[in-house]
Amino acid sequence: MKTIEIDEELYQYIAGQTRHIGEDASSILRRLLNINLHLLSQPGKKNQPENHYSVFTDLLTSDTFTNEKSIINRFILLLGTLYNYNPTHFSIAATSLHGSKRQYLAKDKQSLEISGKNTKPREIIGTPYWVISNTNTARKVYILESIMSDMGLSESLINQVIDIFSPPTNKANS
Amino acid sequence: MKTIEIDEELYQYIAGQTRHIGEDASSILRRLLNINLHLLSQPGKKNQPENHYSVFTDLLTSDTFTNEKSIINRFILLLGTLYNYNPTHFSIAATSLHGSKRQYLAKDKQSLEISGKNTKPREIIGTPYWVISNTNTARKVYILESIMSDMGLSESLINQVIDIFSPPTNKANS
DNA sequence: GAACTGATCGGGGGGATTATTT
DNA sequence: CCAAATAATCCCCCCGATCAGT
Repeated sequence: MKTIEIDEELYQYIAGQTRHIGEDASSILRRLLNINLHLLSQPGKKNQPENHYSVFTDLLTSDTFTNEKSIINRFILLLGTLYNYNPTHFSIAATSLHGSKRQYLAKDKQSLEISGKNTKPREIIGTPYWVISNTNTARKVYILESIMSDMGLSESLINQVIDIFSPPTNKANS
Repeated sequence: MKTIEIDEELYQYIAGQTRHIGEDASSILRRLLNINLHLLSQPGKKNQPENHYSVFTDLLTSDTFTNEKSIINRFILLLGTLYNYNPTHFSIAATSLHGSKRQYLAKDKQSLEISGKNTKPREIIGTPYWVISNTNTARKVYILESIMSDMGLSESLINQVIDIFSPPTNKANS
């Protein structure tokens, strides 16, 4: 159990959504949040193998993601989701990932800055991590691939991500 | 401030939705809940007649809008919403708006291009219109103000918009 | 000369390209 | 010495403040 602080008004609002006497906050919030997002596993029911990937498909089809045209922003959005999907696995994957000189991911800007001459670290919002940003697209995709693979995510999900970052191939011919 | 208890997993999920460093739980939850329900009015005001303006308040608080840091994109997003709110009134307002030489809004790129030397027209997605983009922020705000005023929108809504586009005043002193 | 309007141009970010290392 | 992998320079383009013109 975790404790969080919220303002009085919001508290009243949430309390007002109680469905049965004695219902706890988690239950109410899960119901409210579920309306939008098909949340992560409900307490009881076992999540069948595939469906926990919904976090990713949700992101990839979200407005926030699709409205974002720049590679770097999509890259960071995806890393954030990967972290939140499984912080522990993400950390392990992040630690073992680096170039010959540069460190690609770290919990502080400085580590990245000193590992190269112009790494241009960027914060991964919603996460304690920072990433290198001064790379071409190929390397960004490589970073995503490595992390996802190390986290044990499915081949098909990985390919889906690679596709999204691939150059907007000319649909004309072929 | 009130304290509530929630399970670990739910906590992680919520924390993962943080948008800016140091964001508190109330802020995150309000955003998440607002997406579905246009929540109970923020502190104070009871929902009065005005509510057909919800299109605007929805936009202004939407992720798409708030995630968007650049003036120009917010500008275009807002123009799009104005058009869809009332295409007829928008058109009337658009027609009567221009500088001494430049035309500010038009249904085709060319009209704008030939009305000045470097107008940099931008398409207003979801709309048959284009806008000039080579202006400073003050002029962009002026364009919004004029249109909104001509469309008969409320003073308070107009001011709200102006505020949003105002420079991120230094909160330090004052 | 004051106010308004136009559009040049500097700053900054993104990432392909090129230099460097392995 | 060549190829592959990696680093990081640097060009391009966007934005919009600032300055020039009306």
